[in-house]
Amino acid sequence: MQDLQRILNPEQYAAATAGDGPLLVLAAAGTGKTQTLVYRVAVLVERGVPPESILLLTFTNRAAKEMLERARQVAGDRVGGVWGGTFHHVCNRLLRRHAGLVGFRPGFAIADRDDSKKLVDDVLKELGISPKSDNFPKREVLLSLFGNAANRDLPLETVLEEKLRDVPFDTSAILKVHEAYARRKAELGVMDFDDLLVNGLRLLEEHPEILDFYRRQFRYVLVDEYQDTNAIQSRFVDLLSGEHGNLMAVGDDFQCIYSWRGADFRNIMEFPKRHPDARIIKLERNYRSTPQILSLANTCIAGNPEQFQKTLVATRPGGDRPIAYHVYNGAQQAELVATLIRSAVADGLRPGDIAVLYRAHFHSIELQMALSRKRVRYLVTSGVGVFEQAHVKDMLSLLRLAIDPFDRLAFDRLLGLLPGVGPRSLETMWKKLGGSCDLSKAEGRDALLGILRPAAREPWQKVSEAIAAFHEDPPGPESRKGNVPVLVDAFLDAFYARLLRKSFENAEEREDDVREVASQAQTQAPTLADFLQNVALLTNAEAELDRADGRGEADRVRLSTVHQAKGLEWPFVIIIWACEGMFPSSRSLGENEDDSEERRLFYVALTRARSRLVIVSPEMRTSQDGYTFPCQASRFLEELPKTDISHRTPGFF
DNA sequence: AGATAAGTGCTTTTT
DNA sequence: GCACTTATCT
Repeated sequence: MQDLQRILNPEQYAAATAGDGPLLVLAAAGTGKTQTLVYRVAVLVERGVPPESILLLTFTNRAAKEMLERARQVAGDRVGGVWGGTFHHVCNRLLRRHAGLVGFRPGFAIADRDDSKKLVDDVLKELGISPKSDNFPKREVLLSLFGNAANRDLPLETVLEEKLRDVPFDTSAILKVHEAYARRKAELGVMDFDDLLVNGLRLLEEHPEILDFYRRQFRYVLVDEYQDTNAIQSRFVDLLSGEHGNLMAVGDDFQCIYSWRGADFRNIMEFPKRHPDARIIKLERNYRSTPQILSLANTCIAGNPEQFQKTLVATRPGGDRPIAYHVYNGAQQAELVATLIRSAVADGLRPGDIAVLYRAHFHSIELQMALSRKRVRYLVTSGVGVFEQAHVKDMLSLLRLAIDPFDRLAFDRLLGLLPGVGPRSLETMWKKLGGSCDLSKAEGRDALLGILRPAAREPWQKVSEAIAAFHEDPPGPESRKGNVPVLVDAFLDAFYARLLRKSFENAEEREDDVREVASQAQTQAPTLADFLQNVALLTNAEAELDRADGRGEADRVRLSTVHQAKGLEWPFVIIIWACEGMFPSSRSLGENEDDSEERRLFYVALTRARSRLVIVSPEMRTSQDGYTFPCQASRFLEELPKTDISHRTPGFF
């Protein structure tokens, strides 16, 4: 700790050792933001601040874990007591403690996207609305409107006026659906992702004693990636730190890329207004990238309106000039990327030092097939994650229902797997059971068996016995009850393995997934309930990385959307599909001219690279129905000065 | 409830 | 051109 002044530069040092009061750290890309936060935590702990009175809010749970691990290496084991995680995670923790105050039981379930869709479907049916027949928004659109209102803390009416100004939708019907959806969630006692934030904030706003308690507990609130906070998140931290004012916000308005989720970079722009006594520290010295890469990044972002002016100042010596490759089509692009990876590895780079970044998940499908064919090992962190796949969710519903009699979503999913059981019988069964299904007790299990259809009895009998055994298991060495892998084996045995085989051609793989998650559930969290909650709040990237852990993450090239690459860096970065319509995405631009968020996203992509940067831009793309048509190079690529990037056509085709 | 036939719409980004 | 949803029948 004595070397702090040598380890940190003057600005980082000032931020890490700042006194009390609000602090805004404007940390441009690669300027040691994480390092600064790590040392800030360490300094606070060293100064004798009790660890449990420090709250570190980050964008992924993994980021919090890594920062706290590094802080622990500096300041010792006491750091373990620091609260860290995403807003969703922290709100979840608070809500489990005080669920009753917002009208929930502590065991409330979390509805993921699929669950939410299903609930909206139910509601639409109930209200007799069919989105198809009359022009009514589809459930995805409805959910995104609801989410928008929740995250920006606006009445739904306002959002509808703004988003549907010239679309003739029946807004009063949309409002009805919204109400019914909320009512349905309340009936089932589930919260969706937005509810975690909304109710977390309600807890503080509507219960002065709770607010007071946590203000006393969290004397220091640190927020990473502050530019991507939304209205309720910023209110949450302002409220929590309102008394003592020890709020440290770290972020970079250039990197705000989640506006579509309600993030508002005005939160960071107006921080000084909301906290007039705030100290502002700018970190501009970039330790990550070569001057060539930084020069591109600076040019890319310079024209964007409304931003804190910052320029990345290079500290590293010069490197290679970044290269733009103009290729014919996606197939050539995939060939090129595979070749570049091969030669980089031949030059001594590890595959894990290389990342391929793209705007949207589907941009990577063609590349994935090419890499598999060429036996290049890769790790994809975008798209449908392990825990979102049907078979894993089926198995998780078994675990959920085994420990929570009130989890209706799990009940429907699990029992619905049995032969001859559909929505109708689920409804009548649930009613007959009186609104709960306690499988930890013999009466509960028998009651269910009694009302099942004959065809479903035998498989359920076996599962039921396994659940009984699960609950009768004496506490194991880690003082956890029940043996999850044994339970899951019995479930597979009873009927599920057969069902998988009937429905999927890759049934064996899926079965392996199911067993693997079972063993994770057994070992990973302190209790099974904790595990199930964590899983619900885990990002795809985190889930995939956890899976890859110990299986040679370093041996695999990373394939990721730019969004998921946020906060990360690699020695060699390849950006693919740098074409108009793809990056920037035509969907995001819509009719409006404003491409500033897409440009910020491109800026994020550029600044992930440490030493080597390649941007690939195909001239042709293939449409849905198999036609090929020309596409122009991305405006973001064209805007870069020709002196700073060399344009090439690969010669080996 | 589940199988089959006809009908649809068409990949942004994610906690 | 295909995947996914919805309607219809057994």
